[in-house]
Amino acid sequence: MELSKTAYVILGMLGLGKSTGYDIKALVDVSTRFFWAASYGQIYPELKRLEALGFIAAVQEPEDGRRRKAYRLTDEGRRALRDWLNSSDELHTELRHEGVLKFFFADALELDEQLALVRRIRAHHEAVARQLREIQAVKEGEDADDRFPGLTLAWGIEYQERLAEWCAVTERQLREELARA
Amino acid sequence: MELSKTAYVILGMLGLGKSTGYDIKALVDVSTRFFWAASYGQIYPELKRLEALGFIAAVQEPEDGRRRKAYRLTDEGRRALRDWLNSSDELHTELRHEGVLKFFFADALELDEQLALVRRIRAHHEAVARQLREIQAVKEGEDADDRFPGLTLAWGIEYQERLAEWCAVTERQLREELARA
DNA sequence: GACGGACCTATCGGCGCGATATATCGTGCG
DNA sequence: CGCACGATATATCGCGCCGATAGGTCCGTC
Repeated sequence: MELSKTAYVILGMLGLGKSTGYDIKALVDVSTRFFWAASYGQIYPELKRLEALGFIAAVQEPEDGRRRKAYRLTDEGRRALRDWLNSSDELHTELRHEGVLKFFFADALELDEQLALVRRIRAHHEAVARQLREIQAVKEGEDADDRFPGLTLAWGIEYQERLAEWCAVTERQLREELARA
Repeated sequence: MELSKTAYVILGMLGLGKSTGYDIKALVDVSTRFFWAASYGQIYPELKRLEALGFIAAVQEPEDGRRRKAYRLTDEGRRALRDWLNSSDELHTELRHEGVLKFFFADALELDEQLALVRRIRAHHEAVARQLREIQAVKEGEDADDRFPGLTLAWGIEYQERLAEWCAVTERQLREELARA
């Protein structure tokens, strides 16, 4: 893999019309963050690297004041982005979920504590779902050229709600056991 | 947070009857890996740290041969584990999903390429689901004292299958669009 | 005219991943 | 009987990334 995944985040964001590192980070924080985070500590060095490689180019900015460095995709950069999107390389996926981790070890708990744990996990997913729905509400007004960012957001909401739903089912079972006891 | 999350993985695994770093790593790789990975580079230093803190204690091994260091939970360690399980601190969750990331940027693709992408994502989740079902089949024989590890595994399988299912739905929509064009 | 907040670039410590080195023991095969 | 190979076990190291923060400029507004 010549480029890091985060490099493709940058290429993709430039493709969506963003131009500065700050701008990219701001969009990441309300979109890809939920399935691919990126920090300034990656973005700025990576911008330089991508420029050196010729995948992006600095745009001439009217030097009227505030220093900022705007970039645009080069043809080569656009090609690299599409090649990655079309590549059949193994997809990198990883999950860190403290709630599931606790669930895994929950035999060490009493039944009522197990129930409380699952409730906390559900509350977490419901909170994230709410947060995503707020983002969706804000985007509502904007007329988007692009369709997939919105579809991805809808996916994220459904994803969180599914997880919450699974918690609800599990809670019901535990509650029944508690009642029988 | 006094202890790292990975420290709790170790405490939890000791609670499930594992005793050496190697043993813990082996179980992690077929269980928590899918929602909380851990490497030797964390496990061994963390074992020392937990011993120094008094949460675990080295077990006397018959020095008959092979050097190995077996540990057991102390009462304090067991308490720390339960406190963590019952704690209402914010649950750490994070996701890295290259497939969803590509989907987010898929406006840069043609319709047929978009369809191929979603198919690849589905194939990925189906492969992971198969892998988990194999693990489940192996565990089938063993009579387990503990119930939650098995429940977590079942959750993982359902999780992967849901994601695959979502892909299938999306594929159908894209195929219809392709047909209309 | 100054103050806060948005904009923009940059860096740094620390942690965790993946790969690998090293060594010993158990087992099965010719 | 011997030895090759896989399993057991501990340990280390570079590299990438996260989160926090520093440092600077511009703009609106009171």
